[in-house]
Amino acid sequence: MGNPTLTDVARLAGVSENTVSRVVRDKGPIAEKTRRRVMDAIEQLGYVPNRAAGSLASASSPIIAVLLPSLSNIVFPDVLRGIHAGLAGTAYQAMVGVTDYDPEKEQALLASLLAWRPAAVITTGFDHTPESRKMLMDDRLRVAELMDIDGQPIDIAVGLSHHGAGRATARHLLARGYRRIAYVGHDWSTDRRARRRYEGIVAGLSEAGLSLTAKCRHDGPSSTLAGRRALARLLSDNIAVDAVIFSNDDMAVGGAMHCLAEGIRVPERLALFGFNGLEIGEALPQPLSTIRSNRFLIGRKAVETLLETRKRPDEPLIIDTGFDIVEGATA
Amino acid sequence: MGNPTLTDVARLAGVSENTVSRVVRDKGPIAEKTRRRVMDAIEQLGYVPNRAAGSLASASSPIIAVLLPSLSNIVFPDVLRGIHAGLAGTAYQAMVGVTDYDPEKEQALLASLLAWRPAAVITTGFDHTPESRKMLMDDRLRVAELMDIDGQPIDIAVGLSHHGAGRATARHLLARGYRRIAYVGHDWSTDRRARRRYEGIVAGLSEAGLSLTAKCRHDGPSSTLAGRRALARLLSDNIAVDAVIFSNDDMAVGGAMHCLAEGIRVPERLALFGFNGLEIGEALPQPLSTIRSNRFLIGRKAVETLLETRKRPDEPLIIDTGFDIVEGATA
DNA sequence: CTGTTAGCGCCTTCAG
DNA sequence: CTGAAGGCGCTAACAG
Repeated sequence: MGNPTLTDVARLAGVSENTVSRVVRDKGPIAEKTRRRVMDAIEQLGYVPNRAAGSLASASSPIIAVLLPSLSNIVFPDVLRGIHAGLAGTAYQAMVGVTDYDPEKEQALLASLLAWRPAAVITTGFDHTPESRKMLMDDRLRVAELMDIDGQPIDIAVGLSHHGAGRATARHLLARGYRRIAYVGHDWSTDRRARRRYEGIVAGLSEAGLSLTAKCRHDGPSSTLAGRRALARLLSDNIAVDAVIFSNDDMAVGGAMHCLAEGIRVPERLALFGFNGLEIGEALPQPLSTIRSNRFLIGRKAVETLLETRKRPDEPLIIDTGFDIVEGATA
Repeated sequence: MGNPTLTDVARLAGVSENTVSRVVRDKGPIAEKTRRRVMDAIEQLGYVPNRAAGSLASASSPIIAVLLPSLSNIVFPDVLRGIHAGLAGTAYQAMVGVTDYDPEKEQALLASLLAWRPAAVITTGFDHTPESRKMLMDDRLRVAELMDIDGQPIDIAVGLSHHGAGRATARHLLARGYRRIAYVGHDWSTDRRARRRYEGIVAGLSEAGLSLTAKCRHDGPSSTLAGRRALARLLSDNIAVDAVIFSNDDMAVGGAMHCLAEGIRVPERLALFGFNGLEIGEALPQPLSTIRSNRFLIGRKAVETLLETRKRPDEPLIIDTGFDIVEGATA
């Protein structure tokens, strides 16, 4: 009945609780002989330290609160993988909340996760309610804002410039000779980063004295089906277009499917360009031209940086994980 | 300095700590007037209860330990979404560990998650080390084993019969007149459920006096690229095949890509069948014929059942979330 | 190198 | 309906 406690171990090993605690935490000098005795007792009893008690006593828990907007979009599981990779081998544990891209929900989750006194909070973007911001201001808390770096981080930001990625996309297509460029996207009211990329595209075109020839936005989250349908809709308007930039790879793959189904020759009649560098893009009959966002790296880098020190840097830190143009066969 | 505590709230509200505690946990009778006073104090101080202290005092934490084999395979983020959906609105929090399909890693993570004294553990499959099994036997712990129901659960199992799904696939293809059926799969040494489906396929064929015409297994995890390449390899042997069953949709989509790239007419010359019912399958030029595994439901159902009562049922419980054949256009 | 002494913040039990 | 007391299991100072 009841899990064995430090006291039980101490009694069995014939030492003080404190010594056991030291052995468990591998802290302070311990005689090898004592250590063995304690370890044996631990083994024998099957002792597992109670983290709640530990957190309470030390006023800090080995928890990293993670707030992600969604798990449906593969991008965030990728980030989460990176976070877990960074955490592996440490005593820290991620505690994840899903905000559904809703700052109010973020705030509620944040409050509830803060109840665990996490060592750090990892969240997404710079969009927080004033209340959330207040909670994140607490100097004892490390905070990482992921995905985007076009903004003022609270503590550290890890990600890429989405504006830059959009601009790079535009320039890439222009360099390839495309001039009648269209945009097919999804709802940005939630996905601000997609909007930033869009703005980057527009900026890139504008620098060449051009603007988007056409655009079509699906009124909902991105998906392959949405991309397929949205491209169909765009083309049904019979506007001459020679390249389409999609808000992301999901949408772009849908677009590619439309072209396959309709026999539209890619890229001769229509070039396609995505964003994210998902694996599915590589497996298309023609590999998708896209931009690789280093999502796994974003997660891992964030964790590594947060765990480096418990103290915030003097100046907010921006870690640019960059992006690469993936030269596929569709643009 | 230091977060406000129950004591601070109590002092400000002019009541005892206990009363505040009752208000916070919404437990026991409280005079509406007192309640308001306490709530005001809480608001004013921005009090957030310390869960570590709560867990310690009540010897139980509102944590659900979740052990998933992977986050790369979209299947598990889907399950996780279900888990989060089931947890939303409760005070419970999921704490996730990723085992990489390794029972030893599962054991290590389990031990470390148990340190939080979770109310329940959600894990995958029936494959655990004896040590893990011992830890999971603890009667104070609710345990759900997900994905598979072909086995003896410790407490509850939530999922589908993979053997049944494989068998249903075989029967479906047979009913459609396919006789020269091949299998394209990935490494099962880790993915036991893929193997169970394979066995179900073989059983289904065998009931009709048939067996697999050919098979090809990619030596690694499933992926679209792997599926594409494995199908190419299988067909290069020039064995007459009229249908291919893939170990899952990722592989099948890759197969579809190969057919598109090579101009192989589907399903006339070659039928394709997957497993999982991923969205990408629907967006293919021809929607993929597959089996829908209800992953989100598995996660949600598991949580709901676990939270129903803190006590294990007298008999291990099996919850069959079923599967449906998705009649696509590829088989 | 090891032991002693106080809590950490909350919940439980028992009285009122 | 509310309060007082005690302790959950561990860690943080100090001593020695």
